[in-house]
Amino acid sequence: MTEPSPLPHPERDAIELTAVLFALSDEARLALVRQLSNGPLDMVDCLALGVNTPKSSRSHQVKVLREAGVIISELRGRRRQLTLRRSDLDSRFPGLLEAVLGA
Amino acid sequence: MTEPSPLPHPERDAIELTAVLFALSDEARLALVRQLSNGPLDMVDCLALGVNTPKSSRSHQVKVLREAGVIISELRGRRRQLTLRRSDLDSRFPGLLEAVLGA
DNA sequence: GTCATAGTTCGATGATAGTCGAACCAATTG
DNA sequence: CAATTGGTTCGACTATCATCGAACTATGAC
Repeated sequence: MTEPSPLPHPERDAIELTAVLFALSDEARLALVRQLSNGPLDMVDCLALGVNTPKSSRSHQVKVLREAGVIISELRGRRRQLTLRRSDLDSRFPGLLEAVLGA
Repeated sequence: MTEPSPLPHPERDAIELTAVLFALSDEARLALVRQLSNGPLDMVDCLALGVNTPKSSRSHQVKVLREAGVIISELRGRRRQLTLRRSDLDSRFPGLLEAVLGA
């Protein structure tokens, strides 16, 4: 069983459109979301955030996506697994994710 | 014939996804776009930007949408008519506008 | 237990974005 | 023509966001 992450995630119904759009309006974060569209990834394996980018910066970008409700960030051992909240986003904003990823 | 506006608009192919998402990530701008989805509107008639909002602030918000390629801003007499660039956006990011407006 | 790994949090700093008054400009009205 | 209307642009200020080092925490490896 995966223990729930201590970091807060918004409930599905609390996800706000403007927050999602803002989170996706950054090249690096958008690249990360594209990577995650192929399945979950450990944070350390996400090269979308830049290879030489310091940990604190990477952590910040992930935080923005998490707080907007775009991804889930779960502790798995000492790593953190990132998962795109595809079904939550699809149910709340149908077609949005597909349109963004398809572009 | 409507004279072309002196203000610059990006070509359809130059419209960038992140710029569009950023432009739509603001409540007031999003509200304006929703209004424009019902057809063109003169800027002075757009109450989505707020009734007491000063001219310079309104102008700024419209500028962000225009520079992102979301709307066209044409001089019509001494008014400025705003039009949603629906077909340009649809052809470049299929389904995006529909998803955003439907949410 | 000790050490390395993976990541968060904090605080400072720099960059970017929003707000608004004031001056300006062009087109319409009278 | 002059006055009004509708809007842009500029500059100053404020607020928000991004970057990054440093300190700290927790897990897994040895």
